[in-house]
Amino acid sequence: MTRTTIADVAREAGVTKATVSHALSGNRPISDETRSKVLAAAERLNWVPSQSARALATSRANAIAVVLARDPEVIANDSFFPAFIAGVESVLAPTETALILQVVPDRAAEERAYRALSRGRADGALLLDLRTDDWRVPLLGELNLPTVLVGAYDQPSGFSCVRTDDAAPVREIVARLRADGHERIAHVSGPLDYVHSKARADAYVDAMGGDSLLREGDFTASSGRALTAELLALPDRPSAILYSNDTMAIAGLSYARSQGLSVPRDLAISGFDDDHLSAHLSPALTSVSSDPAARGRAAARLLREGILGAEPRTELVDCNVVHFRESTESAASTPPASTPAPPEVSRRTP
Amino acid sequence: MTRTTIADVAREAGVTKATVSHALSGNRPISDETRSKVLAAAERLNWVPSQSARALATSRANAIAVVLARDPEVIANDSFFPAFIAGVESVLAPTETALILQVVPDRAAEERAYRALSRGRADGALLLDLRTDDWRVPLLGELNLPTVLVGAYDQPSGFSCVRTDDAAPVREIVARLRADGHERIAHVSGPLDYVHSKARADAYVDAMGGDSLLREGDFTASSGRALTAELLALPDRPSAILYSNDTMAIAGLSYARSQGLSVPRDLAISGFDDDHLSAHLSPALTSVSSDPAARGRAAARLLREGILGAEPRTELVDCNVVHFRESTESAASTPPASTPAPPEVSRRTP
DNA sequence: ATGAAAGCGCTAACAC
DNA sequence: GTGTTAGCGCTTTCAT
Repeated sequence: MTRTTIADVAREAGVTKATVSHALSGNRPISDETRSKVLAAAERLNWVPSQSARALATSRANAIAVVLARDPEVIANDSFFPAFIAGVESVLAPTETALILQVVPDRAAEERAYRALSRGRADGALLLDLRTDDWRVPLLGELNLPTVLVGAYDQPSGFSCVRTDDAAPVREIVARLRADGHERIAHVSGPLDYVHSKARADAYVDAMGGDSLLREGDFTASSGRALTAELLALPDRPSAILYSNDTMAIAGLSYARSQGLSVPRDLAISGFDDDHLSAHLSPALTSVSSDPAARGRAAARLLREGILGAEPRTELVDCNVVHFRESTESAASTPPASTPAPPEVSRRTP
Repeated sequence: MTRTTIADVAREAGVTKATVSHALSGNRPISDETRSKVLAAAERLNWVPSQSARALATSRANAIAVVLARDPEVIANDSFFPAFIAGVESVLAPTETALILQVVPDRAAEERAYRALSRGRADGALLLDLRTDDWRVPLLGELNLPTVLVGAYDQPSGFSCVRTDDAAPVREIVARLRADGHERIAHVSGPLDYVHSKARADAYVDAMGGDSLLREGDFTASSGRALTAELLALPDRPSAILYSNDTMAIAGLSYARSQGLSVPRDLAISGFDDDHLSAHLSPALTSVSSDPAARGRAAARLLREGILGAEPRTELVDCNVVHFRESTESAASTPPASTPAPPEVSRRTP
């Protein structure tokens, strides 16, 4: 059984291949009668055009790519990514465009991946986890692959960009903590070469005006724990810590409790990303939600435009919302009776 | 600037296209000298073979596909999926195989997607979220697309299958609750046409021996909440509820608390999937971890085999581990002093 | 061990 | 409005 091709459909419909092709693409006027004959024949033979043949003929892959150079552990625990992908898909789906996902172990593999993608596998790429002076930006420029940068990339790039304002929520949290009487406020950031980590850290330093206490983490639970330990061991230890994601915040929370500290009474804690479970922790975690799906939709739209030849443009998706919850509640801000400090299940060795 | 092709490389190396092709694929003996000349030329011109041309010539896409017919909300809150994908990628990456991800809104779109995939876009597919008598199984058979079923599919399929034993952890949890004195134990399942939901529900009913109290949810927080409300309103309400995922369990937990119940004192709760934050909730949630990455790796391996023409086979990945945590602790099993019931932030209207 | 040439299944000029 | 034909960039017989 040899698979059915456009030639079979043409024969079945009594027309030529060109007519079949145009009947489907609408790329040239076709009489209604011919079109329906063709459609009927295609239906009868259960024919679907071959993507690879079409891709070769048009140099269009009808696919876009996301290459991830992350550690599997980080991917598994990340609440941003799945929602972002869902957003991307929601605009891709109606256009029959596929999403190619590639996870690579190192930079050499990542570069190979982009080169291969640009040679017939994908029509464009979405760049996540941007770093300052990201080497991928010039590479993709050279490869001439339409690209959308997801994140606040500030160097010139010639690409479209989906940004969010990460500074505002940081300022808002710091201001609230200050108002609640916190003076010593620390920040556990993500890797500072990531533009979003950097933006948050800069906003924090700025808001603290010289009196900042910054530690650079890597978004993993273990770094959250280690850096919290470091901060709490300080002679003049902070009474509040802002973490750059929820995973680190929760690790920090666990550590603080293991030391017999009560959150938020002895230590106020806030996260970032608002994992769907964070509101259910106890104490519920103050965090910043940022609608990753909306960013995915914007990125996919911009990429489609770019592939179609539109000028690059930057879109600001403003979706950051701070959710103040129990983990930053102060005695001052709430009547103590209504929110008693959670009992400490002390894990200190007796 | 027209992109460089195999012909350019051949010219540069002073050989023919065929030689270039074979120098890279190793499909026929080549003198070491010629090969290195070719490789050098390719390197010099920064040439990477076109995937679409290669796909057309070999009818090999070098890609596999996962089609998801889920609601975006469910995708975003699912802890299984990202880890599973990371596992898949870890075996795909070294083979330069791409993963195509497609999210579709309805059955018609899903069927079209599979037809299109089988026509040159992908060499195989991974089937998730299996249902009993899943219509996709015969479709993929007819399309002749190598496929791996991820889940305990029991009908004949002719495909490879990655299974896990979901009954065992359910039995283990029920037994433990029984031993702790619970008599009225309910189960909030996922949709019962999913094979994994069904397997868990069957195991539950079986373990309860006639005295079961089953409600069918849909894995969303809202269904978890609604069904918990229903169960707690029963005259003879359960003292323990097993949920088929963590999201529903946590929604149930919140609801119970909102009603002034204490978990686990008044109601024991267990989840499934062991979200990475579940251990950090308060009370920490009893749940079942199942190493989705291991299943992803197994599925990808099996699919590669199948594409290469191997006979279908079933692999049992046994990775389910029950983590008993505070949410199912009974007074009997722990001295009350060491794990005081969490204080109720009562949300009842006064 | 290498070269020449015929496709893979489509699309897009170019005719008419 | 429809047919003819020449590619798209590879791989793979078939020769040599």
